[in-house]
Amino acid sequence: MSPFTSPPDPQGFKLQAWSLVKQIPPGQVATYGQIAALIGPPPGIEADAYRAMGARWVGAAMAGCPPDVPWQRVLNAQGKSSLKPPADEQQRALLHQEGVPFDDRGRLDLKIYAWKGPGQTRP
DNA sequence: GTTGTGACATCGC
DNA sequence: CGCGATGCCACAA
Repeated sequence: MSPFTSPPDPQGFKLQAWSLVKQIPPGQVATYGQIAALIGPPPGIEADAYRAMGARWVGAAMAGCPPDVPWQRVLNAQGKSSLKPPADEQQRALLHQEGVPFDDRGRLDLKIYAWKGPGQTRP
């Protein structure tokens, strides 16, 4: 499918993405695909197509996120920063500051630090 | 009006 | 297990 499409409601999608990212606790991380999956495919979008596009939509949302959104806790499926250097160093520094260590390859173990999803921060 | 370029995930070598 | 190719649209200069 087309990777650079836009969601039916780009604004609403961004708001949902930000809302979820804000719920990621310190010391944990989520992937773009994870956030997209939590939001769920919009009506008329097939699941497999959404899997490919949704992640980029989340990325676009992070590109224009407000300052209160912990964008650094969102990584790609490889457990690495998807930003171009030297911006990725900033992301790694912020995460390391939260107690999330990266290995020598600039990668972390998603199995350990992966966010379990919303619910634990819910009253 | 044209051109360049994107906060990704997945499959095949 | 790492790297390259695939997808082919929207939007700012």
